[in-house]
Amino acid sequence: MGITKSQMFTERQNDLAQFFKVLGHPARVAILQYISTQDACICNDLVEEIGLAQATISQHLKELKSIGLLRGEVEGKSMCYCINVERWEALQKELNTFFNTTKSNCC
Amino acid sequence: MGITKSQMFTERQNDLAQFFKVLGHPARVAILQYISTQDACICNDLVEEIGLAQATISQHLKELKSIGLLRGEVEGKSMCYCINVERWEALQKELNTFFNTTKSNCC
DNA sequence: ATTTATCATCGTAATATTGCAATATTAAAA
DNA sequence: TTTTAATATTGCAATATTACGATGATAAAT
Repeated sequence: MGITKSQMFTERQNDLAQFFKVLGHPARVAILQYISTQDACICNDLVEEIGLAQATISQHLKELKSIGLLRGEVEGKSMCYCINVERWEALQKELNTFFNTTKSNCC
Repeated sequence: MGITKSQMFTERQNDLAQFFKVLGHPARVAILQYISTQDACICNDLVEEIGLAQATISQHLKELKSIGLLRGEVEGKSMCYCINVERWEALQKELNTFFNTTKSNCC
């Protein structure tokens, strides 16, 4: 049905999945990689760099913001989007916990 | 359009995103967690454990197999699904590389 | 050989995502 | 204050995903 039955799962399972899902688009991976090569990031750069329409980039940025990975600061008439380092490291940690606690016991 | 313009991105960006995407569903997170608690895993157990229909579970297992995370062995009339430890660890490594090389340089 | 159990696949309905053009919104510049 | 530049939002069309019933395939059990 295209609807995910999230009430069947634990909060942690939903959170983990949500996080993976946001990273699950090449444009969003590319955005994060590009931001990390810049000293300051402005949305318009991304439009040229990534090659998607401005509206589309803006939407992807919104999703990255929704899980706290990006912070956006108004800077005059443009925006400065940056990686939220604390959140970034926290997620990396949580993710490693998931990987380390999920082990194979058979075969 | 619902169609991802994958030709715009590098192979690595697409691969990373594909991997994240597969993990981006709570049922698939739950499946991996459940398998890791069992000595042997059979699909039918998952149907009861997760609470989705058998066809749906089978589909999720297929996606996890598609990125090499699960191996399935026929065992009589049932299946034994296991985590592919080598792939699992390789993905964890790749993921950490992504996290470690994506840094904030501003703000 | 028939039945039963287990899992995969197909078809389909409901919903979500992706992408963009058009249109706001906001703030500096003229 | 009008214009310009940068980004956000809205409204859609196209496609993808999720879920499940029905059905198919396979192998053990009867």
